[in-house]
Amino acid sequence: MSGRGNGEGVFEAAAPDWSFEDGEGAPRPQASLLSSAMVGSANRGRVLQALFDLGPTSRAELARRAGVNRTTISGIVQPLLDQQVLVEGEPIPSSEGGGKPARPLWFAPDARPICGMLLMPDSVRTCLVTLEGRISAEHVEAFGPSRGSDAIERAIAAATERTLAAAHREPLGIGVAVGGMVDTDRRSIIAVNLAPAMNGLQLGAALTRRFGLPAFLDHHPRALLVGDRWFGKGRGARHFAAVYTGEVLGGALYLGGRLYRGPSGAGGELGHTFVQVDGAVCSCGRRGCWETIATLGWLRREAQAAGIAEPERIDSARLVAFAEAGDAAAGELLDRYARNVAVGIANLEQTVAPNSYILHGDVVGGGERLKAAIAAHVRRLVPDRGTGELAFHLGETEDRAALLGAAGLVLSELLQFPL
Amino acid sequence: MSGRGNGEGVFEAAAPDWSFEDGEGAPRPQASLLSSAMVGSANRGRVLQALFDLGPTSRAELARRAGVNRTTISGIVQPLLDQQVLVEGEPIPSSEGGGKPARPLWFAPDARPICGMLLMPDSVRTCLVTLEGRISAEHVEAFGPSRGSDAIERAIAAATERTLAAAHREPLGIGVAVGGMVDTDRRSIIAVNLAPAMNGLQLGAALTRRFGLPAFLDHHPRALLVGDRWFGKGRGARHFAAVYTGEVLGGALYLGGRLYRGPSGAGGELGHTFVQVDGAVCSCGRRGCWETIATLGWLRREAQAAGIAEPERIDSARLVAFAEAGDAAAGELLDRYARNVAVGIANLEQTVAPNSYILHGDVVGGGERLKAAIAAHVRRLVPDRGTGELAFHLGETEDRAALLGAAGLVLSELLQFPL
DNA sequence: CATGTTAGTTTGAGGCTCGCACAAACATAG
DNA sequence: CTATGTTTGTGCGAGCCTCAAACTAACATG
Repeated sequence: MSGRGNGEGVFEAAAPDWSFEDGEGAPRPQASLLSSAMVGSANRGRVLQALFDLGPTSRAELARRAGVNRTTISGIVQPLLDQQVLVEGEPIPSSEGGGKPARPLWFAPDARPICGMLLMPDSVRTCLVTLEGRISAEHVEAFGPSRGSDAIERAIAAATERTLAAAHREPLGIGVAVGGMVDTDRRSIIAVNLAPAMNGLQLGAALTRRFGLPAFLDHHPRALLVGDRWFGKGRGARHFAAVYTGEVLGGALYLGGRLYRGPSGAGGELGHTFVQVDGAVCSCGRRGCWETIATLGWLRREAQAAGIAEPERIDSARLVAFAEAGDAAAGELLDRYARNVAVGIANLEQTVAPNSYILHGDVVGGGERLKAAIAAHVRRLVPDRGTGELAFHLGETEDRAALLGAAGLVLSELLQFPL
Repeated sequence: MSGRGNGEGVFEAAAPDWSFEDGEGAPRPQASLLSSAMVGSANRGRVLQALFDLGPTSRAELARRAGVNRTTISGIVQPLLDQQVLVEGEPIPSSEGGGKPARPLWFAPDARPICGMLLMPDSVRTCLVTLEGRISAEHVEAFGPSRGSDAIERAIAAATERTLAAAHREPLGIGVAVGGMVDTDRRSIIAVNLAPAMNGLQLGAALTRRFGLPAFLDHHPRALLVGDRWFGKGRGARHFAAVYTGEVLGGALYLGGRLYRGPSGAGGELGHTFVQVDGAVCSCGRRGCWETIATLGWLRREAQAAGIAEPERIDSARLVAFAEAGDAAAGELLDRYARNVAVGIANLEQTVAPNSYILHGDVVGGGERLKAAIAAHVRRLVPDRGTGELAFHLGETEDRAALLGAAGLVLSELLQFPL
C-alpha cells in the first residue's frame, strides 16, 4: 500500500533551515545543485501550493494542471493522506460521458494550524489560523506605558502561550508581522519606531527556543502581501504588489511566482522613495518622500486647509462619505489623494511591472470609489506598453489581513522550497 | 568510458522553447513539476555558470563550492568534455601537503561563439563573442535616411550574414539588444522611438527562420545588465542593478540570482518614474519624470544657464574635465547632476535593494570622480538599515557593453534553466 | 449487456545524485 | 629509496524520483 518512503518529513523541506538552534543565518550553500530528495520536496511543495490555489482538486486534475503523469501525483499525495495532512472528499459525479468519479483532495479539517502574530509598537496580537484561513484563539496584550524590554517579551510570551494552548494539534510554526524593520535572514528585529526596546530583539530564535516551533519574521507590508498570496486576492498570481497606506507607507512584491526579499530582507520601503525632490520635509529628515504626500498626515493637513469638518479625524472612509454626500471640497481632495497614492504605484509599475496591486490600510476604508480613483490615476501615469492591463484590489481589514499574513509567512517558508 | 547518456543536448535546456517555429509565447506549463531530466539540465547549467564565474576550476573544487559529491561533477562534466565544450587544462601542481594535481576545466578555446547584435534607431551592429568575452567580426550597417521597413530588415540580414560567415563553428545563438521597447516573450519589438518602421517587428522569429539559430531580444538596459552579469562586474553577484544614463534613462535588475523580467519583459523603465511631481514636462508628456533631471538634456540646459563653455557639447566627461581644471560652476553642476542621478538610484534601492549598482552610458565618461559623487549622494539619500554596504561600479564603454550584453542574453537563456 | 470514458494503482525502466571503495599522482619524513 | 599521508578523479551499487504502459474500478450510454 501507500508510501514510497518519502513521507517522513511531510510539510518539511529537505533541509529545513529553521531547525538550526541559533538565530544565525542559515549556512545554505551558495548555488547548490539539485538532488533527487530536493526534487521530491520541491514537487511536494508545488503540489500543495497548487491545491491551495485551486481548492479541492482530484489527483487527475492536479496532474493535468502540472503537466505531469497521474502516477506522479499519486506518489506525492499518498504519504500526505497517510499522515492525515490531506483527506479525500466525497466523490464528484462524473460529468457527461461517464467515467469514474473523481475524489477531490483537500487539507484535513483538523490539519495542524499556524500561529500568527502581529507585533506593533504598543501591543502584540496572536491567533491560530487554519489552512483555510479561519482565525481563532485571538489574544491581545498591551505593553503598558513603560515598554521596557522585559515587559514586551513577557507580553509576547503570554499571548503566545494562551493562543498555543488552544491548538488541538501542534502548529506548523509561528509567523510574525512586525511593525518595523526586520532582518528576515537572522529572524530578528532591526528597529521599531516608538518602541526602541525592541531594537535588535532576536525574536525568531527566542520563540523557537521557548515554544519549540519554527518561527519566521517579516515586516508588516510583506506579511500583508503573503497573506494575500495565500488567503486573498493574490492567490495563484505570478506577479503582484501589496501597497499599504496609512500613517506610513509600505509595500512588498511578489515577482515571478515568488516572494521577493532583498538582501537581509530589504526592499519594499516605498514610503521613503522620492517623488518630490526638494519637497516637504519627511519624518525621516529627507525631503520629498512619497510619505509626505500620500499618508494620513498629508490628508489631515490638506483637509484642514480645504475647510473640511473635523480635519484631524479625516481618513479615507470619512472623506469618501463626505464626497458622496456632495461635498465638493472633499471630492476634490479625494482626487488629489488618489493621485498622490497613484504616483508611487506608477513608479512601482515602471520599475518592476507587477501589473496587479492589492491595496491595504487606510485606503481600504475608501472602498470601491477610492480604488477606482487610484486606478484611473495610475493608468494615466503609466505609459502604455500595449501588453496587459493593470488590476487593482482591496485587501482585508487591517488586523485580519496582518494576522493572515503572519500565518502566511510560515506557509511561504514551508512550501516555497529554495530552488 | 564517458557519458552516462545525458550528453546529447549539451548546452540545451530540457525543453528549449526557442525551438518553436512561430514567434508565439512558449506554452510552458504554469507551475510544472521537476523531473530527473530537468534536474540534469539545471545542474549542468549551474555547473557551467559556476565555471564561468570562477574561471578555470577543477572538478573537486567545483564539487566543494556546490556542496555536492565529486562523482556528481564528474558525471556532469564528462559529456561536456567528450563534446569538446570543455577541455582539461594543464595540471596545477598540488600545494603544500601533496596530493594529486588538479586538472582545471575551462571552455574549449574553439567553443561555439555567440552572435551579438545591437539594434539602434539608425543602425545595426553585429559581432561574434567568445565565451571569454572577446569580440570579433564586427559589422555595422546604417539604415539610410528613409528607414523603411525593408531597408532595415535588409541591413540587419546583411550585417548578420557577414558576421556569421566569420564563425568557425556554429554560434550558440543570436542575442539582440534593442534601443526600444521589446516583448521578450514574443521575441518581438514593441516600439522604437525615431524608427517607427521597427514597431511590431517579429525579429526573433525572423532571425531564427533565416539563420536557423535561436534568437533572443531584450531592450538595451537589460542587455547591459546581462553583459555585466556574464562578462563584467556583476559576475557571480546575487543582486545588482544596471543603470543607463545619457539622452534617456533606463535600468535593469538582477534579483536573487536571476535576471528579472516582468510580464512580457516589462520592468526597468526607470526613466519615467516620478521624482518631481508636477515638475518639468518630459518627452513622454508627463511631468517630473526622472528623465527630466538626470539626462544629458537637463545637463546641457543647466550648463547653458551656468555659463559653461559650449553647453551644447557638454557631457559627463567634459564636465568632469572642467571641474578638475578648477571651474567652480562646473564643479557645482557636477554635484547637482550626481545628486539627480542618485535620486533615482536611491528610489531603486528603497524599492528592491539590489545593494550593488553598475553605471552605464554617459556617466562612464565621468570616471571615478563622478561615480564617487553619485555614490556619496545615494548613501546620503538612503536610510541606513545597518545591513550591508552599497557598491558602485562603472560599466564598459558603450558599444562594447551593449554587444557583450546582447551575447549574454543567449547565455542567460541557455544556462538559466526555468526553475 | 457491451462499449466507451475517466480515475486511480501497480510495475518496471530510466535519470540523477550519493556514499563507498579504489587507482593515480603528488609531497614529506625517515 | 621506501613508507605514509593527501588530494584528484573514477567505477559501482543504492536510493529517490518521474514516466510510460498496463490494469482495475466506477461511472455513463445505447
